[in-house]
Amino acid sequence: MKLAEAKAQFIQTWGSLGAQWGINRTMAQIHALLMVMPDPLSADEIMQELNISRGNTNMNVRELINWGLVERVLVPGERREFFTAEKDIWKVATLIARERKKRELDPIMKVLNQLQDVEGDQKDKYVKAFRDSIHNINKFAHQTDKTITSFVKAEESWFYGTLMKLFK
Amino acid sequence: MKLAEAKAQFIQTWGSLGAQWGINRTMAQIHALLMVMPDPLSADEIMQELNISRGNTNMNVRELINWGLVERVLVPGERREFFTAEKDIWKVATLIARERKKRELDPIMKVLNQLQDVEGDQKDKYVKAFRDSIHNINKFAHQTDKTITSFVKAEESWFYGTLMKLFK
DNA sequence: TTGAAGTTTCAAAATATATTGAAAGATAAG
DNA sequence: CTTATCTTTCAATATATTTTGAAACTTCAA
Repeated sequence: MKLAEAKAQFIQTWGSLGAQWGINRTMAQIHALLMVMPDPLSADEIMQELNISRGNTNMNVRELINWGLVERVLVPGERREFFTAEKDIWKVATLIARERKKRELDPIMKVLNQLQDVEGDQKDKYVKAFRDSIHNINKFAHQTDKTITSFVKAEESWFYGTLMKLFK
Repeated sequence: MKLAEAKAQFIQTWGSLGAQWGINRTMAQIHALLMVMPDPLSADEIMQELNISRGNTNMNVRELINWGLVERVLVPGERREFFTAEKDIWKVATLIARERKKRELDPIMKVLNQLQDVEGDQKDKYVKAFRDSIHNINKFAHQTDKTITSFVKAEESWFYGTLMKLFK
């Protein structure tokens, strides 16, 4: 398989994967493109490669920067901005895990905690069933929260350790 | 907080969580409803509780059954079908993990394996960058695959063990 | 200043996804 | 067989999300 074809297929696969994950397709495609490119790209290059509009490019690059998956790069002597993506896939995974925890797990845990103390007679089977369900889901959520937190922490401290070595 | 209000809030929270995960909102809401109800519900009861149409109910219940999250229940003396949800949240998690692995991870692994052998000179930095990226993502995918498989297996064997005890 | 080069915004249009409801299809009881 | 009850299907409709592109804005160099 030729490089161009392989690249296109990777971008499209990563894009639909993103879509299934509630991440918009273009955002995932830009990320895929930047991951396989050795050098930073400008907004125009991204537009061209993916055949998307300027506005779309701008919006999704900004979102990728918010997630910490893409960085602005200044190329000396160039007026334009360039963009580059995090290429270490483990780091990508922790960045995504952290962001999704913040957006999804944290809010649902807040709600679950409130729902714990629903009024009513424990003898009422509807009240009992509700309480039991919420209690179990809450326990599970706490467990998941801990797991994600330690996953993210582990990666961060590994990264910190590696970074520090550079200055020793 | 009253039960009715708490139930409504749980259903709506679970629903939007599902939506962020690429699961359709109604499907997640039906699942939430059935999780907190002590007894099986009929299609009409689901329609009423969630204010949705018959077709929508039918379609999403069927999908939940496909995922293994909901079961048809026959109530003696009743013509209608009733539905009940898996209430053990760990089991729910493994059912979802298994289904998502099948739908998302397996297909992308297939593509990644094909993309491994892109033609071209290793000295070409574009070829090299592409190969390196795919290689790393592939390694990560295999790791993830193993982790999910053992998670699902562990839950299954735990379940099997528990089930067996009943017959001892 | 001025204007050229680049970036951002956002209302409108396009696209994708979910929902409805009526009609067709099953199934069981009489 | 016929009817009543319940389930499924699917084209039409409604809703939600994404994308466009032109105008407004920013920045830098002359």
